[in-house]
Amino acid sequence: MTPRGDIPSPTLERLAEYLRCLTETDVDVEEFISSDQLGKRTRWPAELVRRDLSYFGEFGRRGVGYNVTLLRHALARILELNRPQPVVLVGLGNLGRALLTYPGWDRFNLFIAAVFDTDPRLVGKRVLGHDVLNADAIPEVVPTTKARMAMLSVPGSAAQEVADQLVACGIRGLLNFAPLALEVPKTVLVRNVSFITELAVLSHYTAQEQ
Amino acid sequence: MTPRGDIPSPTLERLAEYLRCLTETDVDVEEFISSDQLGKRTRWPAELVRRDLSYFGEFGRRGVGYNVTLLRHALARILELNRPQPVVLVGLGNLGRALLTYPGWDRFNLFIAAVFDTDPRLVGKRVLGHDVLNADAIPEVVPTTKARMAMLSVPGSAAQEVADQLVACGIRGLLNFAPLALEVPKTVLVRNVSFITELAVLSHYTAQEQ
DNA sequence: GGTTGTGAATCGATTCACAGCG
DNA sequence: CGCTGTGAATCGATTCACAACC
Repeated sequence: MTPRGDIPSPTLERLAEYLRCLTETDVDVEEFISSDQLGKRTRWPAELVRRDLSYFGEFGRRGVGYNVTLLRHALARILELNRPQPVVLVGLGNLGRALLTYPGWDRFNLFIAAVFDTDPRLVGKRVLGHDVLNADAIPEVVPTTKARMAMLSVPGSAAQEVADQLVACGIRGLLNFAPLALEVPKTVLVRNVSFITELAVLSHYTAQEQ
Repeated sequence: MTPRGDIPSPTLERLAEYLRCLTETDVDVEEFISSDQLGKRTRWPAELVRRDLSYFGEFGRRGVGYNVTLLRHALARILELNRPQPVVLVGLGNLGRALLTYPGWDRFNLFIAAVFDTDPRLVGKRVLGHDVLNADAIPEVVPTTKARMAMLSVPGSAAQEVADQLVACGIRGLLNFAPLALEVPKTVLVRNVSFITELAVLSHYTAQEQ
């Protein structure tokens, strides 16, 4: 899916960062926060913060700033995180475990609704508080979770097949960790996370001779 | 560090993807590959592929395409991956283990030169083929590895402190997995990976009512 | 005074369209 | 004829600069 219309994707990423800042414990001591303070915390320029926040109505108060509670709720609403959102996980290797134990699920109102793997040593067991289901059960189970999003931490060789199954179940957003470009219908949005790509970019920029 | 001059960062990310494609087993059966074929594999438009590849001289042959071997070496050179590059890992939780076992290190000529943690149950042990060192030893050990890059998979509460240590050791590129914005000198480049941010963006785009 | 909200200018990346070459 | 390389046009995001407002 091409992120069409509404809010640009770089802005959405920053909105998520602002939300994370506003769920930190120390932020609630003040009733208001200015674009300048929010910018300092996230390392974005204050004018960009203001531009981002202006995409959805005005609720800053000139001369004062943004009401912290109000802003937090508004951000959660935009990101559709104002009510608990189920997410499905396929692939329970080291990366899958890291995703399960990642802090911040609650904070963002996200939760893992189902965990799948193919390894017979894992299927049927309880791992880190989740029952591991056989990947064969995806078509049956995923629709019952009402999940719109799935995380794919399976080997590259299995990724496309699993993605196809998930899409057939009505999943419309995929977080793909496999090092390949998934083929999905226009209605499905894929976001890729690739450590190696990130390191390759760092490698270029940190080269001695420029 | 602001990625200044030379090649734009989105282009570099795609160059890494092209390189990954060109290290797949089936690609070597043909001597040449066209921008169209490379675009199909990576899902980028062919004209963008050509623009990207044109940032560093011309070595495509009109009417024919790009020599696969030549292109692979050129991409590796741009990304400074034509000789083995040491990378340091700090934090050996589930995410750290996932990074250690991630496939593709060899392919990209990257290797883990040292692994650090603070957990006394891990320090001194051998985990997944690597000796786990005490994080206290960072100032002593990191300079000996000649690493320019480090991966930070520690809890958010420790991230800034560890980053400071690494920077003091001469590390100039950080891959940060902690959910916060690190403060580093202008000469250091940070790239952040945040699963939750990615999911938040997916959450917005997959919302039912648009 | 302090801070937001936003047109206008700028900067940057992608796409178009086609000339140039093998 | 096929495919690359690239100016020019377009599209998109960020920054500037300041008017509006508390």
